[in-house]
Amino acid sequence: MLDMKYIRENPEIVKAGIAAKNEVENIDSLLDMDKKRRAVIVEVEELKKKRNENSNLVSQYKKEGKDAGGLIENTKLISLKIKELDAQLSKIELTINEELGKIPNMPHNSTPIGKDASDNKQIRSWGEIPSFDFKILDHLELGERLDILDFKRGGKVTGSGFPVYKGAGARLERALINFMLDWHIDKHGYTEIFPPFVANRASMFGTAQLPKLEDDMYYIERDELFLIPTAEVPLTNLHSNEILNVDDLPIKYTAYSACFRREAGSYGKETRGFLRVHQFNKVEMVNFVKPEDSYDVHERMLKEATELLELLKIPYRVLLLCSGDISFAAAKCYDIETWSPAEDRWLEASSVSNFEDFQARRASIRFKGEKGTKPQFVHTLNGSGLATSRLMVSLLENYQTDEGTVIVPEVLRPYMGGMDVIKRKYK
RNA sequence: GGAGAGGUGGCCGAGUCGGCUGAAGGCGCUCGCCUGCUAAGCGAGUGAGUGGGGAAAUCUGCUCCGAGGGUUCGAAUCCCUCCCUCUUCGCCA
Repeated sequence: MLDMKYIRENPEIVKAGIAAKNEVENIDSLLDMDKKRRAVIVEVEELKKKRNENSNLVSQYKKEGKDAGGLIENTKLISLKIKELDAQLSKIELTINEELGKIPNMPHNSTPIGKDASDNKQIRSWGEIPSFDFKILDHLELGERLDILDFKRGGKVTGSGFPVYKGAGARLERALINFMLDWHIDKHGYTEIFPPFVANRASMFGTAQLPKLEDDMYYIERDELFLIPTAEVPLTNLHSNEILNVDDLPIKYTAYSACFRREAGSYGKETRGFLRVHQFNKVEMVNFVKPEDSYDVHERMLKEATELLELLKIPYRVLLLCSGDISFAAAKCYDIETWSPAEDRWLEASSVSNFEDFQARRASIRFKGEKGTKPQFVHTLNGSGLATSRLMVSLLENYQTDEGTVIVPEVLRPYMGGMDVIKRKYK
């Protein structure tokens, strides 16, 4: 959420920012409402002051045994008027907050202005795109032949887009998750959280999945809860409505969670196998930092995520997203894409975003520094480190052999009971 | 799900028959004094949100005692609804 005061003082910048993000919002009408709001506040507060004075007078009159009847009658009328204005005010504020919630974060000045994914900038790449001297298989075929992935039966149990991992596949998935978590915890000082996988509406608003993405979220109507689309939601909202101590910053959380996305309207292309699923696994990193640190931390988190791919020896590239492709809440975002030999293209495996104070304002996450200074909003950042589904595609495909087996990346072997290759028959 | 207890400032905790209680007291914290050092002691200060005036320092108003509503001239205090925590019964991976 943007600061109303900022919008009031920089309407043109905000309008430009909204346009750069391919969003539409009527700033002028918002400014009108803001003006109206303040006018009503002035009026109602004047009346409240009067009411308070009168009430105190009534008390005084009664003590002195004087008749307060007229005063009470008069104050009754004032209270009536206050009630009316308060109702008007809360209606205005509700509308303002609703509109404010729909305004995207402003792109940072290092975010390139652009329309869509074609305007994203490649920052760097790592690893060789492998060439194979045999006919390669895609992850679906590999998964089926090795009997480690079962998309068909997942469809039977739940529906399409709910993959089943089996045998060495299940263990490999778990190995990936554990390897990544352990790395973040041991090497980068993250605190592990095992969060709830469902979240309430306030939390979903806090991290800005709502209102924009409501149709993409699974919703449990009976309990008014949402399945989390990412651990970012519980992790960030862990500190909602809190004032943190500056000495506690930065706070670094990492968590595994299953992630649920309806992906409404995206059936068709790019949905084969793991390319787009309704449930996938992800290790997430969330940082709460001082505003002046957030862009350095952003770079650090990018490294923390890409480092894993280097350890896994999977080729990747880093994109700096343009304003039109960046998420609603982000000011700046890097995507990390891994190479899929069978698809012959890059697949998004991670997003590392700086939200500045956008989420912090929505969820009211502040910190207090020096004595006498006002609490201010923290900056929040998150990054997948990493999502396993697309990563699994790259892993299986890059590590396949001409025998149809898959070599287990070295760093994962300790997590696989020492297994170094996945063959057809897994016990 | 049933029954009971409770939700007050960073924390603990008081709040009588509704009336200067934004809230006693304590802890913590900050600054100052004192003290070979540490500890103790003494003094002062210490919530947030949102308006208005002012170039600014700052002055001033309103709101907030889980959330929302109601009663009242006036509510942390009374009433209703909801949420959360604890105890207990039931159920259960």
